[in-house]
Amino acid sequence: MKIYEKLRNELKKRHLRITSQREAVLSVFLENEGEHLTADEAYEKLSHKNSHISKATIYRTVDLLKEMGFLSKVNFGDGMERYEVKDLNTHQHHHLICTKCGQVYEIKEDLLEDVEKLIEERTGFKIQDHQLNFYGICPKCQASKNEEKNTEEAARHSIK
Amino acid sequence: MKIYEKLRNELKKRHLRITSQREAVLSVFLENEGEHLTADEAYEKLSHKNSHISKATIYRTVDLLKEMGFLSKVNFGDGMERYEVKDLNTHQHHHLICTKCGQVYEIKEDLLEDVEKLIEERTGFKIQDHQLNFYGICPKCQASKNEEKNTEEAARHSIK
DNA sequence: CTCGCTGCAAAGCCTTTGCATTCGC
DNA sequence: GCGAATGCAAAGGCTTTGCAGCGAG
Repeated sequence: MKIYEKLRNELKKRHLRITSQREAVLSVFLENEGEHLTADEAYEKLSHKNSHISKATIYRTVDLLKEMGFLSKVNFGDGMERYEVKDLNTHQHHHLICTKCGQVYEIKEDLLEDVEKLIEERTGFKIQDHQLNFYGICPKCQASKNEEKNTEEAARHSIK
Repeated sequence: MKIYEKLRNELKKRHLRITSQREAVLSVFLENEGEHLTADEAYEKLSHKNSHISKATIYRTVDLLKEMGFLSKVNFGDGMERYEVKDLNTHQHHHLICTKCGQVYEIKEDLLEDVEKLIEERTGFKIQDHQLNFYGICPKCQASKNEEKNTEEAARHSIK
């Protein structure tokens, strides 16, 4: 597959080693696109498969993959660092987060097409990245607002 | 001052108590607008003045002030929760963060004037808030990019 | 063979919580 | 005086780090 070659090339270029762990960590994010996994979630998913990779390695690897441009860090205000595959070929997207159940939806349009350039011109910054999150209540939670408390699962993901 | 009256009214409305700590915490954010203080920074600023308020109370109070709409939580990817005064009268603003020295600049324009409504219509979400951050290298850090490492202070604020 | 990478456990940091005491109302 | 708020210290949760052993090149 193309992206694993890219990974190997990038590692070689930096004189770093190609290890099964590095490929496995990238794979778990590829196989769960749109899920914005935390390090811990990636660890669980990997454990359920085959690979027993230590959490320390997961943390070190997501950091490296981010540095090499394969992952982006995203933050939904729930106190954990989350990562997603950075697809350089597609448009950027933004996130719409339900503050009640924690569900995250992606907004496909790139609303900031020309804004980065504008800001670079005005401020002299060299812009590398941006992150746009909308917070609100999803239709499902609006509907159930007066019913009993949502699931435990939801409560765990809710945002303060 | 107007905003302290608003605080007292809001507390009364919720049958909560008016305490010196609650006013002091709000005051430190008002006196340091544009600084995006963490709980710990607020604690330090308060200690240097007069008020000795425990950190636990700071945490509890910023949370309450956010719930009541006096503060907004902002996140710059540095692993700490930051808060700023939420000025309901002015336009929204966004943040431009230098990933090297951690300096934060504010972008005054509201770039998302109509976007929220559009998203509400399309998705059925009830949008409460949004957060837009740009990450890049500020002019100063671009200039000094080949010089020796920036200050310790800067390193502490840098974003991975 | 060498040096980078991993795994494990311990340590670090920020934040939350339990409980006795204090203090609005 | 009653119950909420505070302070202190301990606990919690996520992330980083030290170090011995393993494994890629």
